[in-house]
Amino acid sequence: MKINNKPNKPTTAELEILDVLWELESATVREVHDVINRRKSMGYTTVLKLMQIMFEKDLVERDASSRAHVFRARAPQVETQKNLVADLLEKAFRGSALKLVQHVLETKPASAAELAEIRRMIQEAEAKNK
Amino acid sequence: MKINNKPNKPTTAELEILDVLWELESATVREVHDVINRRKSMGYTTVLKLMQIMFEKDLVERDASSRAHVFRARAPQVETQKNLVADLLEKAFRGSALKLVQHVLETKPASAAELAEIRRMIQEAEAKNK
DNA sequence: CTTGACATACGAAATACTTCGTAGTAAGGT
DNA sequence: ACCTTACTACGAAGTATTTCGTATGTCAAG
Repeated sequence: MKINNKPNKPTTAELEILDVLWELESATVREVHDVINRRKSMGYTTVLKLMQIMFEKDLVERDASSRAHVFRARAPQVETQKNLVADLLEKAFRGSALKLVQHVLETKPASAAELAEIRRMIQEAEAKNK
Repeated sequence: MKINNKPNKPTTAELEILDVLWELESATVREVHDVINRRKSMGYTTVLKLMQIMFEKDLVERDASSRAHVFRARAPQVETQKNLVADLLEKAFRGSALKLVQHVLETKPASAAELAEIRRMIQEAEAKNK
């Protein structure tokens, strides 16, 4: 018996597909292929194969009742993002959240509204710390 | 002629080695191997091979004048971190810095000092925005 | 000068990732 | 019933990553 408690880290290509699934809630291979091909060229069977692999990895679930199977992401976007961030934090920053945030703010200057939101999150965190 | 303007994205294993080089400033294969083996087991020639590959990729430079070559990271840690963050931001957050920061703060609760520091960075960013 | 310790170079296996072609199947229109 | 079209399954090639064994060279101690 195979118990699956893997954190499930999607690859780059898989992440592109997950992005589409998160946005569309659920979608067929063709729908995913169409959306992806607005950004970049990728063969239909490439997308299909990736989604089959993702199904085996339990990254997506599949409703095979209709001829064109309907897929859906298994984990919510937020959870996957959290894992990816934790990964990067560990791998490249040895756990220093400060440095990571610093780089984000430098790399991609946030709008005033975003800065306000971040400020609010900090206040929350500070309140929790007390 | 081969001009090299690649952003140079190190792999996971390469990043571990770079971490050591950034810390030690410069080091031999043996020194890197020793440090890495405090954390995890990895054969000497594995580290050597990785560092040879990194040399070919221009991730590190090498002084071969002594018998044991002395290596040094080619790019500063900060720059590499910036690239990695930009990558993740693009791949997993479609450029939304806000979400990324939010996850960092949730995943790895910062200390009061760190929060204060982040707050300072935000004020800087806000000042720049005005 | 021989030998042991330690260094680099190189090849190659094992795995993971990305891509797509071909084969076969099912369904709808004519 | 037949053909065209759309779909899944599968195999396989090409590249990247990680790992390490073996070959070989160097140097210094005895």
